[in-house]
Amino acid sequence: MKEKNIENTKAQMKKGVLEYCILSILSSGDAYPTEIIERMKQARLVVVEGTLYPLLTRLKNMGLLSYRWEESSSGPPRKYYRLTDIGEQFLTELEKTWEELVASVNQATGKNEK
Amino acid sequence: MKEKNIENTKAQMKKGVLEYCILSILSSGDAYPTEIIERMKQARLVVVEGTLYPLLTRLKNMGLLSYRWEESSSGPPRKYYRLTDIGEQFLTELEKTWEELVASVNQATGKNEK
DNA sequence: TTTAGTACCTTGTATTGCATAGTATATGAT
DNA sequence: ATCATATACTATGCAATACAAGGTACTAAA
Repeated sequence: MKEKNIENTKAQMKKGVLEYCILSILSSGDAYPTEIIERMKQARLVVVEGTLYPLLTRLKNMGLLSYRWEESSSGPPRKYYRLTDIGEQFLTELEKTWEELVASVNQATGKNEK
Repeated sequence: MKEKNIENTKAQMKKGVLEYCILSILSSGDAYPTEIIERMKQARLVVVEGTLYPLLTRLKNMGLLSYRWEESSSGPPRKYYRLTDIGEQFLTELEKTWEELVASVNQATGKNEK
């Protein structure tokens, strides 16, 4: 049952962080959801579809992303997402927010030497 | 309205992280809520009462914390929280979880140098 | 025709941080 | 004595988000 608590905490700690990672990944080039999931997995960040799709829709509705359809020779068409100018600005703020959080946590937990 | 989005993200990013910070703070000695809030503020981590009190109760119910009442000469009695043995073990796992997350985010966002 | 693989979408749930409001104790000013 | 202020703890309702589970649809190979 302790494992369950840690697993829950892992999910909680991802909140807000995933959107930062996704915008950052898209800042280096357009990508479609399955590709994004793959990139995240390479960074040992598990994101499932039920999380990613609503998140991408939200970011698009916020004007941070746009998308276009592109045919695939090996299945259904892919939805390629692209970072907008507003998205780029927001990414800059997210980066600052994340780094401030890391600095704060390091200080609060006494790991501010490095 | 962009400011509101960032403020929301800041709140989201705290999820799961606050319990780690609190357990860590208590690992260096017992403390009562107002004192914890003060310590967090020094690390530039804003935590309000409506967040902290339910959180402490939850951690106590999980067996990670215990508490004792102590009289104060300048107001109502204080509830001093203390980290239990189980809490100490859990803190170790939280520390690992947090560091893995930071490493993952650094990699996903391309800041894995250093 | 069926099976497998790829890709996208939707709904409901649980957790958690926050806003807001409230209760109670001790001290100091009127 | 009474009222205001500061300290300290508690309770309720809301909003946001990651996840589980299930579903639709297109392509290619058996």
